[in-house]
Parts: sequence; structure tokens; C-alpha cells
Amino acid sequence: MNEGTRWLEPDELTAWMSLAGLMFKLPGALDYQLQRDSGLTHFEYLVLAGLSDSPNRSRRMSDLAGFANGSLSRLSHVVKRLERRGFVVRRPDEGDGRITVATLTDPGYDFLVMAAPGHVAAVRQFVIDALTPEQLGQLKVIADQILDKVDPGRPCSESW
Amino acid sequence: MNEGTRWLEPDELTAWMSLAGLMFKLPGALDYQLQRDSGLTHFEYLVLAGLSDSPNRSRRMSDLAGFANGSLSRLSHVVKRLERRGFVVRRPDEGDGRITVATLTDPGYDFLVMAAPGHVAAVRQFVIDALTPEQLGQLKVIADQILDKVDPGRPCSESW
DNA sequence: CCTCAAGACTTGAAGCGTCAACTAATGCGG
DNA sequence: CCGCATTAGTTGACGCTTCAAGTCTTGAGG
Repeated sequence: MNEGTRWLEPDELTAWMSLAGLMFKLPGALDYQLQRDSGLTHFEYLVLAGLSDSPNRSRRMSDLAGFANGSLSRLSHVVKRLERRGFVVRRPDEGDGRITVATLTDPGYDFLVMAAPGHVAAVRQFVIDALTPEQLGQLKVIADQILDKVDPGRPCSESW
Repeated sequence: MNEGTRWLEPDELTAWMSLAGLMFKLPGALDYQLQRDSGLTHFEYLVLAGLSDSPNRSRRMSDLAGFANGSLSRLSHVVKRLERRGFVVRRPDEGDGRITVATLTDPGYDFLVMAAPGHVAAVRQFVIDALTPEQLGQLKVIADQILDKVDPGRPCSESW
């Protein structure tokens, strides 16, 4: 094929294909559990979870988008749906009218409490239990290094 | 909250959040490059690539779906689009009329050859170059172990 | 003050993926 | 050989994400 391209070595290729498989299948598996048991998307879950441990159960949209790893546009659509379900309310920030603050309602909090155990169990089943503690440590380092290339200058686990 | 649930330890949580970030952002970054430079999805790319190194550049739909980590339904839609673009043709298998065989056309092959270097470069940039060879090995083991929990009984890199 | 660029979202349309329902071809048990 | 369950794939509707374009604030310059 092309001469100037540095193709993947066999080891690189198999590692990459395994990671690609993971990227395709793990989201589906997690979404499936959440959808079936709670009618939530993984992204919606992260939004609710992100609100639930913020001061006042509130957070501005941009922050929340960053936390949940999504675009502002995506968040806006999702929050609109969550608002229709009564789980979240939005209001403009006093002081800066450009900012929208989303707040988790009580029903939203209760719903999250219902949904959480099943989701955590799924994460445990698929990820945590599949790995040794040592591997879990390796995974964090590896994922952070890749993320740093994909999206340089993101807040690296500071919002925790 | 719930008493019976075993929540995630801090170490487990941070590792999981890093992996979750990866799952959300890496697909987007790869799709963005492919879309911009070739008008292909990552999934479409995998389909073309899967055909290109199969005997006769042909493969039955179910195999191809497994290779590309997608459902048969998803593949069917995608192949229909690729067929409209002239990159692939489908015909029923002689011998077993239930089976559909997809074949990469010459234009499809040429197109793949155009698209491949950019995609490989992106994979290198985001994944391979971010890691040491040792980490790459760890990643493969980790990803395979998780995949085994998510989707037990899948062919583990045999189609290579 | 007034203007205008930048910031922070929101919206609508278009495309992709999923799910459930459907078609069509096999092959096995009687 | 006939009937029917099984296998393989296709389709349509619906929901979610993305992208581009829009709105509505702020704040800085003149």
C-alpha cells in the first residue's frame, strides 16, 4: 500500500483490536443494564450522579458536560428530557444570565438511589471483578495517558 | 443509601472513571478524523478493512458483524449505505440461500487504501504512542479479560 | 452610553444505532 | 416429503447524538 505510512506491528494491532472491541461492546453492555432496569442511558446516569454530589445538588451546564464527558449540546438535549421526567430543573444563574444551573430534584435523587446499585453491580461485574487490583491500577494509568492525547488539558480527576 | 450494595472503593472509582472517560472520548476522536478525512465511520472502516483481508475480499454478513463488533442489524444498515456508495456488493450464497456474502469492490478497495494511512496515524497518535510497549501488553490482557465478562464466548483474536 | 465581539447555552434537522417485527431458506422429525 | 422450528438477514420506526445556526447575555472599547 502506501510507502510513507508506518503500519501497526502485530503486537500493536492485537492490542488495538482488543481495545477497539472494548470500546464497542462495553458501552452497550452498561447501557443495556441501565436501560432495562431504570430506563436511563449511561450518560443520563452520569448527569444525575454528577449533580447528586455537587453542592446543593446543582451545577452549571458546562461543568456538568465536562464531568459527564459530553458536549454541551448533548447535555442540553439530555437535561431537557430529564426535566420533562421531573428529575432535574434548570434556571438561569443570578449574577450571570448566560449561565444555566441544573439542579437535581428530590424525585430525581430518589430515582438515582434506585438506579445506582444495579449500575454499580454491572460495573463491578464487567470491569472490577475482571481485573486484579494491580491491573486496575495499570488501567487507570493507561486510560489517563490515552485521554491526555485525545483531549489534552482536561481536568484529570480533580472534580472528585 | 442502600445497605446491601458494595460501592466502589476510591481506587476502583478513579480507575473506572478514567475508563469511562476513555469509552466516551476515544470513539469520538477516531470518528472525527475518519469522518473529516474520508467520510467514513469507524464502524464502516472496520467493515471495509474486514473485507479487504478476507479471501476474495468477501465475507458473510454474520462473520463481518462479529469482526466489526456490531450487531447484524447494524451491519445490514451500514452495508446498504456502503453499497449505495459503490464500495461493496451483496449477493446470496450459492449452496445456502440464507447466507449473504458481502464483497469489497475495486472502488471500495481503492477508497480504503486512501483512508487507511490517516486512520492508522490517528490510532498511533492517540493510543500506541501514548503507551510503552509494556503498557500495550497490559492493555491487551486487561481489555480481553473485560471483554470476556461482557461477551463470554467470543472468538478471541482468532480471525487474525 | 452604545456597539460589538465573545461566552453560554438552546434549538432543529439529519444521520446513525437499536429494537422488534418480518421474510426467506434450511433441515430435521415423523 | 410435509410441517415447523431454526438460522440468516432485512426492514421501519423511534430515540439519541451531532452539527450548524440561532438566541440572549456580558463585558470591553470608543
